[in-house]
Amino acid sequence: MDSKSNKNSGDVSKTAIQVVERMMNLLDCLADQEEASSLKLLSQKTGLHPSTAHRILNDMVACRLVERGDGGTYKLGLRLLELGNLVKERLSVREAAQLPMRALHKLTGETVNLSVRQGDEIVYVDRAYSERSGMQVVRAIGGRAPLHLTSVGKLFLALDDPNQVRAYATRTGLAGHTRNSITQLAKLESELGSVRHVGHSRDNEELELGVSCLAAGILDDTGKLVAGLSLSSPTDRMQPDWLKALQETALQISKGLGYKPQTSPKND
Amino acid sequence: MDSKSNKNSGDVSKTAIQVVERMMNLLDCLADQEEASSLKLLSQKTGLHPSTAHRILNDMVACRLVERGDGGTYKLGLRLLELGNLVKERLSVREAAQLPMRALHKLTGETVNLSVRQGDEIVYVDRAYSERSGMQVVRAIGGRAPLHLTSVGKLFLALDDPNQVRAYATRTGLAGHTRNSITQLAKLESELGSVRHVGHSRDNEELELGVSCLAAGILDDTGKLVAGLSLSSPTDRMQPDWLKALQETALQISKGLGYKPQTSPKND
DNA sequence: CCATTGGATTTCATAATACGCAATGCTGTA
DNA sequence: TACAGCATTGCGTATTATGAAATCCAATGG
Repeated sequence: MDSKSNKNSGDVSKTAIQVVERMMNLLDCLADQEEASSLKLLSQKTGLHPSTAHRILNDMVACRLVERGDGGTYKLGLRLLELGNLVKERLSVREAAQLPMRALHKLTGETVNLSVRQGDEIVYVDRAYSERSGMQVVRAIGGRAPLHLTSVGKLFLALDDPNQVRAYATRTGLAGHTRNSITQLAKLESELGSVRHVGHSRDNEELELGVSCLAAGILDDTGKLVAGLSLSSPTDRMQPDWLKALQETALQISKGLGYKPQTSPKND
Repeated sequence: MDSKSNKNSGDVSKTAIQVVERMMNLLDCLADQEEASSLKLLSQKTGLHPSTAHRILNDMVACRLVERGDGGTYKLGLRLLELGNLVKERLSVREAAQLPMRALHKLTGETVNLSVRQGDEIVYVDRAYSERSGMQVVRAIGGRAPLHLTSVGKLFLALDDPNQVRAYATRTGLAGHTRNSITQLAKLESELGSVRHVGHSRDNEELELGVSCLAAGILDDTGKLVAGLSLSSPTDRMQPDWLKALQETALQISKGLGYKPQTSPKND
């Protein structure tokens, strides 16, 4: 089981073709350095012969994966931005969520919802559920519900600034659906504060009596909240330990959209 | 047919290392296809032996430049999004504008300004000028000026929606600096309409008597207006044919920020 | 102003490398 | 069940990328 030792800092899985691995090592170095790097620095960091590094870099420049800076230096090229934008355009939350949602549904046996914000409402975009789960589906896919009565809606509201929340309250009147609904601004504000604090949200039979929800946010590559993942079930069946699974699933989906954990959340 | 014909749409300049060129051809194919591509399709499009294409793609998957889709298909990978974001973070308008601005200044002999919007004002970010150009510099770098009195300011206002423009007018009162200043909303609105129509803007001694400006927008990779490039000179020295040069310079800078001409402009 | 130095770039013979043929696996279909 | 079509793997070989050394170029200092 002898293997060639990898001297590079950024660990790249073993590739069959050496040049590919070397290219990636060079890209990694360029990605690590904020400033443009000299050939010497790059060849030292990657352990490549200067001549070899130069040739590879030269070709990458021809492909615009890399650009030349001032004085024989190299930096990441614009083609990467173009390709990155393509990737982003083609990414769809629904697609990225598909499998993780099924897995979460399998684990819990309850309905898993994916929803996004649209103005003052959230829209159900996708769902994982069983026909015979013993619970009727509350809203159809494409259906809507007010922000302040849903777990996912609260996630979005929690990132609005106080003025916007107040505006939302006066605009909508905070109409309630059940005796548990939050219909007063003060109560809503404290609820949102708590959501911000714990990082997830709940719906305690506020939209429909007997039905509770638990939600976690889905963030894109810029850390922006783009959707919410919620687990809904009859209140008496709700298990406390589902929270962790829900959060892990949401994180997994976020990663599928290019989210990097260290990024701080924001709502544009 | 002949042996090594390049059938791919995106033609890549000849590189010294074959694998690099082949990698790029594969990436180009993946970029062209909206949907995930099969190995067969890719090997046909690139003219590569399936086995070769497979090996290269496999390595790219290991580097996350490429991802596997359902059923042995390939699509662009998330690493491209990560690298693209890095590129974007590191791009600075000022940097990209440096050389083109100098060139434009050399061509015209007049002062060239780079400015960005900050709330209700534009801020001068950089400048190319000669000491002995015979014209005093109007504003220092870092200096500010109202949107409606400057050519670049008009570019930004022209992309705001009518409500925002009206709000700006009432908020600022549209104070004038010279007898040419636009101080009435109706006049401003028609001016902005004209700006939208022709794609550039002017300042006809509205900020300072005797000084005229001509401005064109600088757009980023998403087509968003991020800055304005303006040419300012004593009114009697202003040459009509400078407009084209200014626009070309602005476009060149935009391209340096990843802008692709087919993208349609937008303001956030 | 020229000499010197350090790095980027180019050249070229050579051996390691990636190649593509052919064989195998896998999956969905008639 | 057999077939068909495609993805995947093993392997000997020729092509390919390699790296030592030579060259070029720019900046520094005498």
